[in-house]
Amino acid sequence: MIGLMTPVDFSEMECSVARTLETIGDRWTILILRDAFYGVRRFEDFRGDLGVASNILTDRLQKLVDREILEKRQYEERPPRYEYRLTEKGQELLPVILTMMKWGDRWANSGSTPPVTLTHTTCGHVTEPVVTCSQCGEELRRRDLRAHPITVRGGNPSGELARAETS
Amino acid sequence: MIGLMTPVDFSEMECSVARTLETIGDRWTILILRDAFYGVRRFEDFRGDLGVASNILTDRLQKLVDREILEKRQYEERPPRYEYRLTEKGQELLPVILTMMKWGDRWANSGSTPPVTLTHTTCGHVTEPVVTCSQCGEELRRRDLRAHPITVRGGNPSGELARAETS
DNA sequence: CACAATCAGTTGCATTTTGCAACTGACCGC
DNA sequence: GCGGTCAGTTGCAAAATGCAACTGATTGTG
Repeated sequence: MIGLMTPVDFSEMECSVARTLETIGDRWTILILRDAFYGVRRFEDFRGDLGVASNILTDRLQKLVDREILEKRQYEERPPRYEYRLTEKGQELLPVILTMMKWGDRWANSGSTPPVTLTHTTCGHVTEPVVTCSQCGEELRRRDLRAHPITVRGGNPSGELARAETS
Repeated sequence: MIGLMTPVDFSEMECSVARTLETIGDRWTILILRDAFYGVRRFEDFRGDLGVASNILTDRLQKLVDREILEKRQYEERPPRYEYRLTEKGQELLPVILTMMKWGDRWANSGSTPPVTLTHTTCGHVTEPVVTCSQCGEELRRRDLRAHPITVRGGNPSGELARAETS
């Protein structure tokens, strides 16, 4: 088996971010998922697009299958050919990918236009993902959020999330 | 210096997700950011809360400072004490953390209630982050998104993002 | 003043993970 | 029967990570 116990077990942390990282907290894994969202399904296509070593790809795909993010299915018997498709659990990682994409467009793109634009077909416009409140629909800003319960050494007991430097 | 060239240079990939990962694509880094959003600012508090080795923490904080996600400032002269605070660039990673948190709540939480709930003070309700279209405000669903331009081997030329298994 | 404690690290070494390149093996088309 | 594709496996080297111990400035306590 491949998945040895990680030296630090993030899954034991009482935090969903840590547990998410336990599942996808790896550069190649996230890039595999990005490709999967773009429609890539086959081993050789992942390998060719990402330039990842095939042993690493084997390992990551296997872990993603174990964690039910991807489903491996044989779509051809002779010769045996497989494809890896997103499960529902995997599909729901799309917001994570979208928010990373948006951040990278703004902050890690050396001033050029975004390499990939998204069109929202239901309204017909080029769109950007905005993270909003499920209750009122307003954009979620850190200063309007309180986290409960959270007991972090040095953390803010008011639940207020940290604000940016205004030096 | 600590930050050696990574063997695979994600930043050269023509993809904002890859470039975002170049900056924060590391388990500890993301957990440091989570703590930073909760208001943690000092070395020993990060170390104590995360249980991370101090050499690793030194390395990650330094990289985050180099990349202008965190700002290091001395807040006390004698004894010298420092704090690490999110810059605006760092603040804008909040959506990534929020979407990870939401996914973890749903898919990696072994059926219990979320360990941390968020309250949206402007509307007064417990909220969940929803990723919506900047143009029409509707929730972004993969089947309503088209990506352009994208040239990935094996990718879907229609731009349609992958759909889940419906086996 | 001596002594323990806090904060912010550094150093050295062992373990683990990762990358790379080469190889396997089933099949297919010509 | 030869080259090409697909989906990997294997072995070895390089890099990242974890761990524990140590440094050094300072501060609070008796």
